Amino acid sequence: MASHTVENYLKALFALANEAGEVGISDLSDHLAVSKPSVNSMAKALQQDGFLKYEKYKPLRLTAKGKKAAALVVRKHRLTEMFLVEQMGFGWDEVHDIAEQVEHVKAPAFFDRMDELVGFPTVDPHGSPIPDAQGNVLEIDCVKLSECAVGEKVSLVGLSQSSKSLLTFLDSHGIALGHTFDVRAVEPFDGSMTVVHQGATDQTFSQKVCERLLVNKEA
Amino acid sequence: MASHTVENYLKALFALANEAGEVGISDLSDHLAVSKPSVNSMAKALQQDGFLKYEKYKPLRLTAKGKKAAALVVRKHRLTEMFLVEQMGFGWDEVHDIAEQVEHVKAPAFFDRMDELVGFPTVDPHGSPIPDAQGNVLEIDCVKLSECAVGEKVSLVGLSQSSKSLLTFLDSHGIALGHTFDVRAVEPFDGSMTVVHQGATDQTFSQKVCERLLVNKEA
DNA sequence: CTACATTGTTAGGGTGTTCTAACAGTCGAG
DNA sequence: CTCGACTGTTAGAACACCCTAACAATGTAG
Repeated sequence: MASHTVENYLKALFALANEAGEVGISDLSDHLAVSKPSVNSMAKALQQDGFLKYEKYKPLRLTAKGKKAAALVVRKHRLTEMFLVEQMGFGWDEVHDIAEQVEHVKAPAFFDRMDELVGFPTVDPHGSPIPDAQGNVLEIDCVKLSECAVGEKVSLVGLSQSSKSLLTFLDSHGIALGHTFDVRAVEPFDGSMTVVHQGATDQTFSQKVCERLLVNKEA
Repeated sequence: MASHTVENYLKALFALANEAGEVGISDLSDHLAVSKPSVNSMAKALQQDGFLKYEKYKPLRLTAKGKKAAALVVRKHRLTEMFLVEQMGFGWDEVHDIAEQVEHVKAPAFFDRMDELVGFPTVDPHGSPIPDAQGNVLEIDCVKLSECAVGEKVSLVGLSQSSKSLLTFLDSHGIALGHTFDVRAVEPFDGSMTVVHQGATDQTFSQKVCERLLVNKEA
């Protein structure tokens, strides 16, 4: 089994991989708050263990083995978040840090039971997909709210890079997954959008917020 | 916060402390399956951090700080076991290994919520007391079944050194916490005892079993 | 196409935790 | 009281992970 540290590297690699599946040493270094030489030597070790392909001065790429291992860590993380919200009554803004710890537990039965108790969910409390037990990830059909045009009616299905402060912001505006937005206006100057929330109240969001809201065009 | 490793040393120190609160290097070495030199150097480190008192060639003794830290680890372990049984449907023979992992999670809110959800229990699924949030441990009033005399009626309140195989043995004999035993006979040759279980069936247990069953004399 | 900023690498070192081999102290049996 | 068994200690090294300082490669802007 991979160490706590290795699991964190894999998770970061998974999260940072672009369409091409490539991740730079510096990206990892920033994301994990670890020096570049540390990432460099870990990259060599992970290649040694067959988790990724590494050539000097080239970006890192997870192998199939690496992708699966990473997806399974993400699975543990997201199942835990779901369990914390559904079974333990935590708020969606409280679960990330706890799950960050619990995800490293080595006890398959523990996560299997969580999965069962929350009814085999396919997405976590922030709308992110939960990889299945084989490490397959179902892509979710969505676009950023910021890419929507005036007149479109959409529903919130997920968040990109959900942070504690974003979640708190959404809570304070009464916004939750599944809620609908009718796009009323887009401000050309700063990209802020005015929408009708849940068919009732008008709200205006900065572009920064709109880029984080993932929506589905069938409201 | 203490590392994973330090928490395990503290827990072992706590479990092995005799009436005098003393633990030998070899005891720890055996219990944790690490070499004696490792224990020796960790002992120095733990003293440095004020968790225990250590003098060359003398047994180790937890300080007040060490006792409290150890009790809080035990608290996390036992709350977890209780939660796994009561809220997640695991058997009392399955929870030790999982709790061994979960106990190292650094998220007070997680354990506080478990505590709440299982109704602030005072003992874990094996009858062992759960230290309170200040690290105080309530001693349980009990004796070993092996110390009871013919004619006594007792009820099972706990186990000493519960192991997976002991728990499986008890399960297969239909024995659980709270069950009653009437001592019918004690075999002088090997110390085995014949008892009436739950006022119904006669059962005979080896001395080894009887030494592990902690009972209360008011049945 | 050179120069600079960015990115990645090497070298060398530190901490936490572990080990084995060898030696030293303690304590009970004779 | 001495001997042997056990228990504990020292020395020396390994591994995983982290760091800083210095250097090398890459790629982009002028």
